[in-house]
Amino acid sequence: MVTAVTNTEPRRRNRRGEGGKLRDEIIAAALALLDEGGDERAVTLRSVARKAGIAAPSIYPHFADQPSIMLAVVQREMDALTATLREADDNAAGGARARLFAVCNGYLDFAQAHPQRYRIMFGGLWTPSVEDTSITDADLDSLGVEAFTLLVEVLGVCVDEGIAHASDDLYGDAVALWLGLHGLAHQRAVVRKMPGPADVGDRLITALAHLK
Amino acid sequence: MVTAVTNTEPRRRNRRGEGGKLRDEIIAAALALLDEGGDERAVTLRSVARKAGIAAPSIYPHFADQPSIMLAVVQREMDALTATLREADDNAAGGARARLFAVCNGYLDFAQAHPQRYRIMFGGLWTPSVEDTSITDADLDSLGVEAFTLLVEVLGVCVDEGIAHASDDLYGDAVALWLGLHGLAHQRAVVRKMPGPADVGDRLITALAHLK
DNA sequence: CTCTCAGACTTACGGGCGTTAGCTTATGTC
DNA sequence: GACATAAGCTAACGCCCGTAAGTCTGAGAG
Repeated sequence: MVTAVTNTEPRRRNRRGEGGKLRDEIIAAALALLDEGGDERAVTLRSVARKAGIAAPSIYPHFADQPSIMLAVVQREMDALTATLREADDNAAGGARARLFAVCNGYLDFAQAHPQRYRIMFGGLWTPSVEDTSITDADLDSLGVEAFTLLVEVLGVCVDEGIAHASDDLYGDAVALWLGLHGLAHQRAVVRKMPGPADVGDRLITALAHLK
Repeated sequence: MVTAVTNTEPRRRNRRGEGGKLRDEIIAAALALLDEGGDERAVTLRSVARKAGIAAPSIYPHFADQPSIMLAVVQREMDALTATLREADDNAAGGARARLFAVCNGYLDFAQAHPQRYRIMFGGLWTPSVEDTSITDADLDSLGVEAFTLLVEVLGVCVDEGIAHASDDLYGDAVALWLGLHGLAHQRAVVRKMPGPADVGDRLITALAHLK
């Protein structure tokens, strides 16, 4: 793994009112570091600055500390995940069952395509030790709600159309379904090669959505 | 969180053939650091040495590098988990269904009781970046097999007794069941407060084991 | 053309880390 | 009691980290 930067040009300074642009570049740099295959520890304040082609202290006007960068990355990726799932949902043809599988498989594919991102989104090291940082509990609680809401909705459609067995607690069923997806997604994002049959994803979905 | 060591006595040196004792003390120190609530990063070579009351280089005769300590900790905890599950299984009265719930709930309880341990056992940061360390793939592959085998066995008994719907792939079903358990266990080990209904665990078990 | 200040940069401090090389000391043997 | 050696220590190297203090500079207003 080469960490060389090779910035030929020293990076043009932003225009006067566009200082905020750097914020996005910092997030992009952190994402790039993650995708390069290292673990979360590779994303330090200094390494991000190197990747972005700026000096380390130049980050401070935009982020209070390193966990804040992580939070911003996660927020951006959560939005990206939500968008991906919505698109998968919209493109699904063939009724509620197809929609459910499209959304769930979209989730699993996301985790497999971007394991490092998935790891920091759900279960990153920065979450538990948030004390004495600038991150609030509200920041964390609001993290995946949009994507989860979509799952609840699609599962609800399955119940309404009689494809899935009804239950007195749709929300709870959706939580259980997500937990199953998360178990598989996380495991795929952590180990090199996941043991078990290839259709484990479909089995999880079928069983946890109570499909008929 | 105070990291002070306050070693009043400078620790008595081990007897002549008992140098190996220190190995266990090192593992115990690493475990203690984990349980103190910090994340995995708190377990450094030097911090472990401090906790064990020895000098940092004294670790080298026992472990090649820091990941090796982690591996030893995980191996010990995997054995502890297996023992816990076996005990839960043995103490379960009331047939196959009770045995299955005892084992599964034992698993979930373990994760909730020792979140930091669970995190490094399944999905610790040290696993993906194992290159250029002294850890082999075989070390990692052999990690949870005993506990998983127990799960397969108990699930098989459920099928044999007609409590669970039969399938052509018992192993695959057990993988799916474990993935569901893992999703819940991991989430509980990562976030402070898990949303969703209290009986989510039972729902997962019932659905994924295909209980009648 | 000049001046201002947003948007950066340079330098530096203190601290933790992993690891190497060489030294000390207690323990059990003879 | 002397001595060999296992068990563990001290000192030191180089690296990377987060962060504070002060400095430069170029875009745009007048």
